[in-house]
Amino acid sequence: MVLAKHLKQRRPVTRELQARGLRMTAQRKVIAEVLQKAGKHLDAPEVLRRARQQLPGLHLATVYRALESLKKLGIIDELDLMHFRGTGHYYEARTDKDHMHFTCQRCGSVLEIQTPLFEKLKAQIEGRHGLSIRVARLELGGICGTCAAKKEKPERISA
Amino acid sequence: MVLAKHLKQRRPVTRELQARGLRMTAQRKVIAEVLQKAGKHLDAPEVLRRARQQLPGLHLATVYRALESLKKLGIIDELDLMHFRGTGHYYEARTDKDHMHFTCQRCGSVLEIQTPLFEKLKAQIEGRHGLSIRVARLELGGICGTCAAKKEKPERISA
DNA sequence: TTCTAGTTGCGAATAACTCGCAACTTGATT
DNA sequence: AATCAAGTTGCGAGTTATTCGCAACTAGAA
Ligand SMILES: [Mn+2]
Ligand SMILES: [Mn+2]
Ligand SMILES: [Zn+2]
Ligand SMILES: [Zn+2]
Repeated sequence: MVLAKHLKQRRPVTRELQARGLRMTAQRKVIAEVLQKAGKHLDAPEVLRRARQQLPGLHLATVYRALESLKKLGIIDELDLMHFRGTGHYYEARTDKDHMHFTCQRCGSVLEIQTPLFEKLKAQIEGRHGLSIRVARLELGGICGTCAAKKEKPERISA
Repeated sequence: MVLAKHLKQRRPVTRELQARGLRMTAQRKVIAEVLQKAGKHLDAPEVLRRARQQLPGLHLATVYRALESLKKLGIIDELDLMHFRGTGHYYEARTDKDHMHFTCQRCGSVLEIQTPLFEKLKAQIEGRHGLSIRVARLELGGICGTCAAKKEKPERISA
């Protein structure tokens, strides 16, 4: 019988934690699962809302603390999606190949993009500069195809 | 006689502003110059500090408003630099070819990187997905060569 | 010069996190 | 199973980062 894919990573997570002297708590487990099931792009308050279905007493401060450790462990990644709404950040579970994010600055839609060129680029940088990359975030902003088709006049900038 | 390079862009800035119904004010001009001269990575309070040498009465709120318009005009770019210190943002004047930023998560040093592969990647994405890119931000985090050489044990994660 | 829409300085208000600490777990050890 | 040091959490109170409302003040078109 096949495990649900969001469960696959649980063991490694625990090991990674232990290797660093950290503990696998119910909170961290639930928060990691929330992100793995969501598939994508939740901000901290939304993570809290969802995790509270399992842990009613969960506090926002704990969410931030968990996001921080999961980030450092490379379990999740942080995004800002061009800060299309507000100045906060979003989180998503990391997948095997990492992908890029394009945010349409007119309609706010987010497109996830993959290409081997990205891996190639990272490898090239590591080689040339003698450094090792643990996180790679490529965020793009612009006008999506749909919005471009609507051929509206250039929007006015507020303030 | 050659113009200082931070002055080169001034005319286009004014035009871009006017094209959008915006005005070239002393504040915006000074703030843009501060970023062009700084070369890189100032946060809002630091922009304020520097701009105040020219405009003593300048207010932080105005700095944020100016950063917002300059960003929308494509004059400056916003960065997270892996949020190595705090959750705020950094700003830098945009240059002709855009570059990537690598932040060492051990020592905090920031490395600016360029490669034609980045332009190629952007072009490929625009072509494949029928969208137009106005901002491209590639932020990397990891361990720099210098830190790797020091061969320390994997740092403990706080909290 | 005039006039109007865009801007700014202020201070107050939010939004987005972060901390201090006592109470509570985790998981290693006996 | 019981013990216990070290790691964590819930709270509430900070702090930092950014945004707003509004009256006074320009920029720049006419
Ligand atoms: Mn994604
Ligand atoms: Mn950000
Ligand atoms: Zn769109
Ligand atoms: Zn370093």
